[in-house]
Amino acid sequence: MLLLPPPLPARFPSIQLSSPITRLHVSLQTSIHTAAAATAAEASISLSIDKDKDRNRYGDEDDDQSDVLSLHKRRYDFTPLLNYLSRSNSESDSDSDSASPTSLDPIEFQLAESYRAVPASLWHSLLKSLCSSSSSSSSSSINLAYAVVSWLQRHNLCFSYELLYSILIHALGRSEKLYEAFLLSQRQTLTPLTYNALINACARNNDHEKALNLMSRMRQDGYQSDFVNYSLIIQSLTRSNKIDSSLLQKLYGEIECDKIEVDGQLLNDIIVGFAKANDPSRAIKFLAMAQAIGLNPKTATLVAVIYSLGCCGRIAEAEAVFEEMKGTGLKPRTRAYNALLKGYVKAGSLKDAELVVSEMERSGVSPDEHTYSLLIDAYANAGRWESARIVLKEMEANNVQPNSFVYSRILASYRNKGEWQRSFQVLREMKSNGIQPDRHFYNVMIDTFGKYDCLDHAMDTFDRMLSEGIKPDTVTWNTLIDCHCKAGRHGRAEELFEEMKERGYSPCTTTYNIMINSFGEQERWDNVKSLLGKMQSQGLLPNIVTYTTLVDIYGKSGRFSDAIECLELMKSAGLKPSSTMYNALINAYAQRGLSEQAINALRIMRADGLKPNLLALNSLINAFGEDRRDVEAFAVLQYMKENDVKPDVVTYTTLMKSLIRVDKFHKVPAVYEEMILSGCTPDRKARAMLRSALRYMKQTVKS
DNA sequence: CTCAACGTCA
Repeated sequence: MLLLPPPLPARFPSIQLSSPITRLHVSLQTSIHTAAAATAAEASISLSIDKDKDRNRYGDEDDDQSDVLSLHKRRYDFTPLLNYLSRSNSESDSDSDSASPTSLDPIEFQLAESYRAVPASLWHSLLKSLCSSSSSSSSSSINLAYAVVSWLQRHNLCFSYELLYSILIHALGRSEKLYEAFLLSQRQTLTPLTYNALINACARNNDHEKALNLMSRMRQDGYQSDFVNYSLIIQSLTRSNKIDSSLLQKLYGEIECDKIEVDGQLLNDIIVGFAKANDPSRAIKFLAMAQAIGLNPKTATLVAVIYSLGCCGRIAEAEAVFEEMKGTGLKPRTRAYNALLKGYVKAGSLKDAELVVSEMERSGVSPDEHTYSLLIDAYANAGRWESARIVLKEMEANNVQPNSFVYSRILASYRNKGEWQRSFQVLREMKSNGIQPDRHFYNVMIDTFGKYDCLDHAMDTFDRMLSEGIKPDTVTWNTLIDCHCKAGRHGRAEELFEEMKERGYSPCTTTYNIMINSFGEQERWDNVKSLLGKMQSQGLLPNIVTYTTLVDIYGKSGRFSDAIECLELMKSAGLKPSSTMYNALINAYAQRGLSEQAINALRIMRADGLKPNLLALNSLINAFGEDRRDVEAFAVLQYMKENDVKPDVVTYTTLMKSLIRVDKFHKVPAVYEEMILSGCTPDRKARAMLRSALRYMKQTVKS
């Protein structure tokens, strides 16, 4: 029952073809997917959905590529239909109503008859091509696609219009036409098919917020989302680095609750998701789950797990996964070695880092840019600049171009070691190697100068950056503004903030945090409030840093009720208070000698499940000290020793201060002594404290 | 493997 192409209606012989239509004509000629689809058009619908899913999972190859397995080559020419529809489309409202087949003109009727035998899969392909055509006239081809659907509906030519709509939405989503997909979806009430298509479209276009919203609306409507959508959403969240563990746990909860099938891909996505969300424990849990049902995770999945373990300092486990990977016959490649290397570099085990690289060499795996920069990081952090430089040379020898990134890492580690003067040398060396510094490098350089109070150098660097045609970004502005604040030049900082906005950069949350801190230090509370309003009207929500800054600045000015209010506000906004935030509060009480309130804040902190760390305890010592309760201050020291919190130079300095506060000068030297015995290196403040105690002692002896 | 900028102690 081979079908001939439908006869071209004689009345449309030579209509001018617009280019997208011509292309469609060509691409549709061989688009029958299977023989079954051709012989049983209606039955093929579910089949073609499944095939779609498979394709989505494993790649993005063009839907309309020829299927070599196709037994029959069928040719349908859709040109007359498309011409007819695009003409009537432009003449009148295309989809005004589709209800009156009786009033059809005979031309249209004849046209419909000629397409009566076209299998559904071919209509689907036609719609997909119309939606994905990327020509400038894309909106008209989308209208055309919609017109095709309406037309099919009018003539009862294709079963399941819901499916056709979802195909349209799906195809639009794949062609980055999310907006059009939404417009289209509004023409129909959402059904599971269209929901799925729309969620799929959002996830593909990295609009995970909309995707998640739709997902929960879908659940509210009593429909189940399919596992492809979960995969796509998790992938999208992972891609954009917006993934966090609790969100992923919630998603998995839904999957479990709805008993949604979890295939290998979804498991891989979940594992990678948890790994990227810095939750290697859960990643490992799911890894074990995959292995228990006989699935072998992909190499990339294992690499992500190794990397996240390394980042958390769980090197032993990272190494175990790495070894396991080798055990299952997978040969680790550069990325896997890099992931492992990252762990050792992070932990500062230079020896192991070197071992990894030499094992790479032994196994014939060539190091790449990342390998070298990690190694350079490791040497630079250890202060071994010469070794870092040798690695640079080695990079060049192995034809791996050292880029600006590597140099900015070197610059950053000089900065962290306090050797900011080296910046010029790094810049010189880099330029002599023919590497042009990029924005990132300049940002680090500005930050370095800013951190060491060289504001002029910082501004010079900024100007130089501009003169080299490198556009600053928000980070550049934030760095500049903040270093002026840190230097106490709040006026200049505010000017820069204004300048930033004048030049068309919109402040981000970090910018607002910096400025809120600045106004807070100046006790300009109205300005603080107006900044908070501005940021929210811009759609930026205060984050944990914002709230901590507020608690800090209000607390330090003695506005405790405002500080507490911020803390409560943050909790009601659904953010979990951090230790840093409680420390800021405890410190605020401590500085005013309000030891009872400090203790109370510590209690609330505990009740929130946070363990007081060294900083909190040091503040508590300060609270007792300032409140002339030196005995309790030393009790805290005792507590620290018993609870595995190692006292530091600040601890002992604060204790000495509390002794001085109650005139027990003679006890100070012993504390200083103990500090040295416990392995703390005295700094300027510690020595100054001892000196002033000695001075007071002399005075009391004299008098 | 996107790196760089913002919050807590003497």
